[in-house]
Amino acid sequence: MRYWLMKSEPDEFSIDDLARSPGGKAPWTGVRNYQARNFMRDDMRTGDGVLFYHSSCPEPGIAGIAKVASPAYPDKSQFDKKSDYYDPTATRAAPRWVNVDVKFVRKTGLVSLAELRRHPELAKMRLLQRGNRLSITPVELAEWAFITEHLLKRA
DNA sequence: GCCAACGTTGGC
DNA sequence: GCCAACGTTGGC
Repeated sequence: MRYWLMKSEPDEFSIDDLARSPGGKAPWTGVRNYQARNFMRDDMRTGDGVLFYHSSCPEPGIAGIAKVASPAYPDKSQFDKKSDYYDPTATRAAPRWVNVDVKFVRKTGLVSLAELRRHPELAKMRLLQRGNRLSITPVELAEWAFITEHLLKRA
């Protein structure tokens, strides 16, 4: 069992959107970065814990908890010419991009990026490292435990 | 809107 | 394979 932090722009897909999805489940489409793709393809397992992070918004931070709900499979949006995520170099025989399904667990009070940075226990979090832009990052068990037990409690 | 940081592309 | 140019991310 591993833990992950997954970023989404709430204007595009928020924790509330996930909660409202059928069965609380939705495909995590649109990842177009190889490192993030490889995490989904190689390292994610059904049941892994996910910190749902809102990015590129007035108050970026962790907004809820979800879990990985499927293995990785080809991302349909790469074949869809009308999609922003269309990739002309991808074919059905050789798909380039994959996604997992993610299932809603619970919404929490927002734990802002600024607050995350205040805790020395989290200083090594991949999310907080200088220059990090990855939309999917691994979270260590100790970091997950600290965040879920101390920071998300009030949710 | 700015800009730092990083990824990707493509000429050579 | 190098590396300059360009594009993207995402906080501020």
